[in-house]
Amino acid sequence: MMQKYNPQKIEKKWQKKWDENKIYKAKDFSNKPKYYCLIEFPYPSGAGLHVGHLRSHIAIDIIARQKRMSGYNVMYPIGWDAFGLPTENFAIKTKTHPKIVTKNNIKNFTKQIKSYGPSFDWSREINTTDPKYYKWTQWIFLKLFNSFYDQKLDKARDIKYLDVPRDLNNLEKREFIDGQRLAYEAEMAINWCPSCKIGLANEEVVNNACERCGAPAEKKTMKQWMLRITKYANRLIKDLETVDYLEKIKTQQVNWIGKSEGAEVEFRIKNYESRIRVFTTRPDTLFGCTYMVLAPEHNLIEELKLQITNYEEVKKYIQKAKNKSDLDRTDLAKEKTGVELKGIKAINPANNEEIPIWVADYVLATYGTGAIMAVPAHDERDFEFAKKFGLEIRQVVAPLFIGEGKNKIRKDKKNTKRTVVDVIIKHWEKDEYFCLNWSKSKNDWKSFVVGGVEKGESEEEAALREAKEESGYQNMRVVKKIGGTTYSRFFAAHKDVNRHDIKRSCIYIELLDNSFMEPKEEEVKNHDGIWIKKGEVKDFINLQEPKIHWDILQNGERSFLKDGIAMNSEQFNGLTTAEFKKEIIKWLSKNNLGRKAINYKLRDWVFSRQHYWGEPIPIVKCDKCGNISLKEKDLPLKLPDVKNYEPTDTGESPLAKIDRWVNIKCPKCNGNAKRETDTMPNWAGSSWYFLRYLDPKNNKEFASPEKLKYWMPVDLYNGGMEHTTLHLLYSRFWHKFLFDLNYVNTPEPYAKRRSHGMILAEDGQKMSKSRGNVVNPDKVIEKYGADTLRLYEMFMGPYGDAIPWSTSSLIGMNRFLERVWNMKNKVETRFIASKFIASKSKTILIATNNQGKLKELKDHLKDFDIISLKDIDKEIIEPEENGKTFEENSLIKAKYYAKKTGYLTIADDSGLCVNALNGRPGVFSSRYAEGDYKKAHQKLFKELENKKDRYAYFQSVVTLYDPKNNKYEQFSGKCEGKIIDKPQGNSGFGYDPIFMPDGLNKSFGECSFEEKYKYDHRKKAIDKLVKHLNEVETRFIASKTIEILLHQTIKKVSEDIENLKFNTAISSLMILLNEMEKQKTIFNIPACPAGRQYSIFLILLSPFAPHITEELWKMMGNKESIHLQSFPKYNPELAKEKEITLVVQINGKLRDQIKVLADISEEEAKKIALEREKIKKWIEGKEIRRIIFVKGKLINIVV
RNA sequence: GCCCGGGUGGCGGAAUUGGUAUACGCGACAGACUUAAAAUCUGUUUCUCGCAAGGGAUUGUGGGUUCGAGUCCCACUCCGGGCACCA
Repeated sequence: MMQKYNPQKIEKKWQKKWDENKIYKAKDFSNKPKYYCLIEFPYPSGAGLHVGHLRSHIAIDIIARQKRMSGYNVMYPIGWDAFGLPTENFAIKTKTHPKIVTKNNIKNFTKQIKSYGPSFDWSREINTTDPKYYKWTQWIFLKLFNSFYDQKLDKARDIKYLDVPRDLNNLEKREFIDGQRLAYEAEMAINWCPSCKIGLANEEVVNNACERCGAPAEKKTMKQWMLRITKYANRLIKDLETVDYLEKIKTQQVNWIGKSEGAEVEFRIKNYESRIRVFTTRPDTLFGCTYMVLAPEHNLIEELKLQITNYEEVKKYIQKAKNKSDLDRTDLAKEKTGVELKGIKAINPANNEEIPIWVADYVLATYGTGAIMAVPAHDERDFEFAKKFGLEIRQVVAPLFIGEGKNKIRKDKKNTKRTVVDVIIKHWEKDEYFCLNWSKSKNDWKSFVVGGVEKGESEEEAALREAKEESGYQNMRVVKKIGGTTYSRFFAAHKDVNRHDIKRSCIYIELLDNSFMEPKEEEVKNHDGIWIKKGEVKDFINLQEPKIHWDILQNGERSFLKDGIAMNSEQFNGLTTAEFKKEIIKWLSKNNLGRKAINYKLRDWVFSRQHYWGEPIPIVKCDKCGNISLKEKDLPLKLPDVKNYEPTDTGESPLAKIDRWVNIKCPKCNGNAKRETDTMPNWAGSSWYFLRYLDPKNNKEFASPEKLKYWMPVDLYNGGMEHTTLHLLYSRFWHKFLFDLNYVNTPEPYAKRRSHGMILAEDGQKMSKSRGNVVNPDKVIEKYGADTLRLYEMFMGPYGDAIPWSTSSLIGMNRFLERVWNMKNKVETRFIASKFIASKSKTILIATNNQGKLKELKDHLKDFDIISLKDIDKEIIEPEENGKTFEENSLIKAKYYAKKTGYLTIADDSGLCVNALNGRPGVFSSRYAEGDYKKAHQKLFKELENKKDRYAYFQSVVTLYDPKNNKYEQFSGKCEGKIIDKPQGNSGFGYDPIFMPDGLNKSFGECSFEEKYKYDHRKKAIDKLVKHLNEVETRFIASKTIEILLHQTIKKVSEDIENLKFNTAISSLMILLNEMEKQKTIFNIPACPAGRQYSIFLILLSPFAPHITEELWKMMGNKESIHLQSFPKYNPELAKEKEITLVVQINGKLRDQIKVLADISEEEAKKIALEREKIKKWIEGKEIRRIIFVKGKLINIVV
C-alpha cells in the first residue's frame, strides 16, 4: 500500500534529529562569509504565540536556511524580551511572582516555537530578565550616566573629559556635570490615577481615564531618568543614508526625529526684563506676528503671575489643559481654546509693535521652546485661533504665480509691471457671475473681469470702473474685498509683453439692476463676456489667481502656507521667502534678537518606570554626594526577591518599600544613602540584545571584540512597523553611543531592515484575546502539520501587508504538500537513462568477437554509434563464461568489457533450448559442440531419438551495462519453433539449419538476413533495448520543457527569497509541480546534472517546508540532511524562453498574438504582424502612422 | 489631527517597475470515480452582449501625461499602522 503523507509522524522526528545533530548551530569564526539574520525577540506573554508572531520567524527562517545552503555561516538566534508591564500585571492578578510567570511563559513559547521547525541556534538563547544579561544593560546605563556629548567632536565621551567652568562651587559643579550627562534626571509629567494612586502607562489610559477603575487620569510631575537621545538626532537621520531600510521606515524615522531649520527669535516683554524665546521655521513672517502663545506649562506664566491681572482664570485654564493628551491638544479638527494673559504685552522685535500674549494648549511645552510667535495669515493653527478670538490677521507673504505653457515668460519680450484688480460681478437676480472668455486673443484665458488700477484710484474705484466698462451694466455696489494680494509673472499674448510682476487683488461686486450701456468696441476686442452659473464657475475659469479668489468667495479665507513674495515687511518687501529667511536671520543676529536654529521634534527618552518588573537602575542617591553610580564589580544589581511587587500608593516604584534593599551606605562618603527605586523600561534590554547573541555566556564583556568584529553588523533585521520609531531608534542610539566609546566597531547596528505585516483574524479585525478571534498555531500544526502552516503563512499574501487569516485557503497548502508527497511515485531513477543522457553520445560497445553476431547487432542498432572490441583493443581476452543461464553469461560478458573499456556496453548470450531436453539453455552452444556444428547436430539428433517432442526455442539475453554506475539492464528475446529432421540451408550459423520458427516454413539456415530478422530472437531482444533507449530519449526531450521551467523556477525562487517575496516564490513552485505532474516521469539521477529534477525541486522547497522535504530526501536514499545540501544555481541559458508570444496591438489594444522566436527582429515582426488576417481586418482603409516594437514583448500599430 | 502605508474577480492576491491585467491559491459550478458521502482527479470560472465567431467594459472616484497607465502626475475618497510609559 502506498504510504500517505502524515506530517504528525515525520515532523516531531526530524525536529528531534535536527536538534540532536545541531545542524543550525552558528560557528564563531569561519572561512565562509557570515550572515547574521535577526527577528525581534519575542515577549513571552501568557497568551502564548499566535499565528501572527510566526510570520516573521518563518520568513527569516527561510532566508536563514537558503543562505546556509548557499554557503554562508548563518546565525539565526532567539531569546526573550521578558521584562515589562503585561507580565507584572498578570503576576499581580494571579498572585504569582513575575519570575515564575516569565519562566512558565518561556517554557510554553519554546515548545510552541520548536513545533514549527525554525532553524534557530538555541545555544545562544538569551533572556533580558536574567541577571547575567541585565548586568550589561545596567553597565551600558552607567556608561551613559558617565558620559557627555562633545559637540565639537560630535560624539559621546567619558564625563572626565568634560570642561567644567572653574569658578563654580562644588554644588554648582555637580549640577553642571549632571546637566551634561547622557543619562540625567528631570521633572516630567506622567499619567496618574488619583483613585488607584499609581502611575499609568499611556496604554492604560483609555479615553483620558484609568483603564482599571475608570477614574479620570491626571498628569503628575515626578523626577524621571532621561536619556539624551536628542544629541544623536542629526546622526540618526544622516546615517540612514548608509543603511538599507525600507524607504517607508526611513521616512518614518526622519519624520519622527523631525528636523526643522529656522530661527530662534527673542521677544521682549514690555516693562519687564524676561524675554520669550520662540522657535520658528518661518522667520520671514515675523512682521505678520500679531500675538504670541505660551504653552500652559511655560514657566514665564508662573514667573509673571503678579503682573498677569487675570491669573486666576489663567490658572484654571492651565489646570484643565494639563490633563489633556498631546493628541487632543494638537488636533487640528478640535476647537482651539486659550486665555489671554492680561496685563502683559510682548514687543514684536521686527516692528516694535505691542502684541498680546496668550496661553493655549495647542502649543506644546515639549516642542521647541514651548512658546510660539503666532502668524495667523501664514499658519493654519494660528489662523483658526485668531479667527476664534478676533485677533489681527496680517498678510506678509503674497503668493507668486508663474505662468506655464503659453503663458510662460518669454525672454525676448519686454517686462511690464502693473497693479490690477480681479472683479467678480454677480447677476442682479440670478445666481450667475460675469466671466470673460479670451477666445478672441491668443491667450485662451478664461477669467473674471480684470483691469488695471490707475494712479490715484483705489482698488474699489478701479473695480467699479472696469466692471461698468467691460460688462456694460451701470448700477452696482462693492460688497467686499476677497483675499489678499498676489503676484503673477506671465506672458500676455494680447499685448505681446511679459507681465513681470502683476500685483493683484480682488473685489466682489453685485449688480443692482439691469440698466445697460453697450460696451465700447475697444473693451471687448479681446474677449467675450458671459454669464456662468454658480456651480460651473469653478470649471470654467482656467487661471490660477481667479480660481483662488473664487475659492475664497465660496469657502472663506484660509491661511497661505507656501512660499511667496514678502509684503507689509518694511525694508524686506519684495524678497522671496528664501531670501527673506536669510536676511532676517542676519538682521536678528546683528541686533542680538535671535539666531539661526535647528529644532527637532524628537524628545529625550523617558527612562524611568515606577514598576517592579524591570532592570533596577544602578544608582545610589546620596544627599551629600548626589547621584552616584555603582561600581562595575557591583553589577548586576539584582532585583530583590519580594512578596509584594504591587505598585505603591505614592507613585514610587514597588522597590521603594523594601527598606533593606533601599537603604545603603553611599559608596563615596559612606553616609546614609538610598538606592534609586525606579526601574528601566522594557526598551532597555531590547536596545542591545543583538550584541549579546554573539557571545551570550561572556562574563567579562557584553561580547568579545573579536566576535563583534566577525558578526556585526546584523545583515538582516526584521520587525514590525510598529517598532520603527521607538525600539529601532532607541537601539540605533545605544549602538551609536557604544560606537563612540569604541565598544562596537560599526556606527550602525543593522545593515538591512525589513518589516512584516500583521495577520488579521478571519473577520478582518486585529487578533486579540478580548475579541476571541485568535488563531492558535498549535491547533493548526496538530491538524495539518507545521509545513502546511509555514507554507500558508508565506503564501497568504505580500510579506509586508496585513492579511486576514483564512482556514480554507490553508487547506490549499496541505493539498500542495500531499501532491508533492505523491509525486515521489513518478520519480525515475534508472541508471540507463543516466549514462545515456550524461554521455550525450550514443556510442555503444558491442562485446563480441563473433563476426556474425556483430554484423547482426550492428544491423539492429543502425541508429546508434557502435564500436566493436576489435576497434578499441585487440588484446582483450574474453572472460570465462561460468554462469548457468543466458542472463548470467550475458552479464558476465557485458560487465567484463564495460569495466575494461569504460564504454556503455552490450553483450548478448543466446542459444537453442529444446523442450524434450528440459529446455536446458546454453547447452547447445557452439562451445559445447567445440566449434564443429555437424558433430553438434549429430549429438543433438541422437539425444532426440525416441523423443516425439521437437519443440524448441532460441533465446537471447542482451545486457546493457553502465560502468559508471555499475548498473545494468537486461532485455530478452525468444523465437519459438521446432527442430527439423535434417539440417537445411547454410550451416555456417550454428543451429540455424535445424531450427524452423513457427510461422515460417523454412529453417533459419535457408533465410536471408532480412527474412530471418522478422523472427529472430536476438532482434527481439535488441528491439526491446532500442525501444528502451528511445523511450529514455523521448522522455528526456519531453523533460526539456521541465528543464527550462526548472531553471526559471530556481531563478524566481532565489530572487524572491532575496526580496522577501515568499508568496510568489511558492506560487512558482506550484507552477513547477503542476507541470511536473503532467509528465509521465520525473527524473532523479544524481550523476546527471540534467537528471536531478526531483532533487532540485525538493531542495527549492526545503526552506519553506523543511520536514516533508527532509523525509522525501531520506526516502530517496540520501544519508545527509537535505538542509545541508547546496542551494541550486540556475543556468541563465536554460532559463531563457526560446519561443515567445508576441502581442500585436492596434492603438494600444490587444488584437492578436503570434508565436515567434524570442529574438525576432523588428522588421520581421512587422512583416508577420501586418500579414495577419486579424490585423488586416483592423487596419483596412486606415493609415498606419507609427509602429512601436518592444523586443520580446509586443508590437503596437498606431493608425 | 499629524506622519507612514494601502485600495485589482465571490475571497487572499499576481503583474519582470510604463508594454498581454486578473499568475498562483481558495471558493463556486460541471464531469469522472463511489451504493453514497468525503477525499481525489478533469474541466469552467473578472463582468457584459452573442448560438458562435467575435465585440465591449474593467485595477476606489474624477482629471492629466503617453503610441500605450494597475504602474507616472494632480485632486478627492475610503481603509489600515504609528503618535513617545503596551511590546
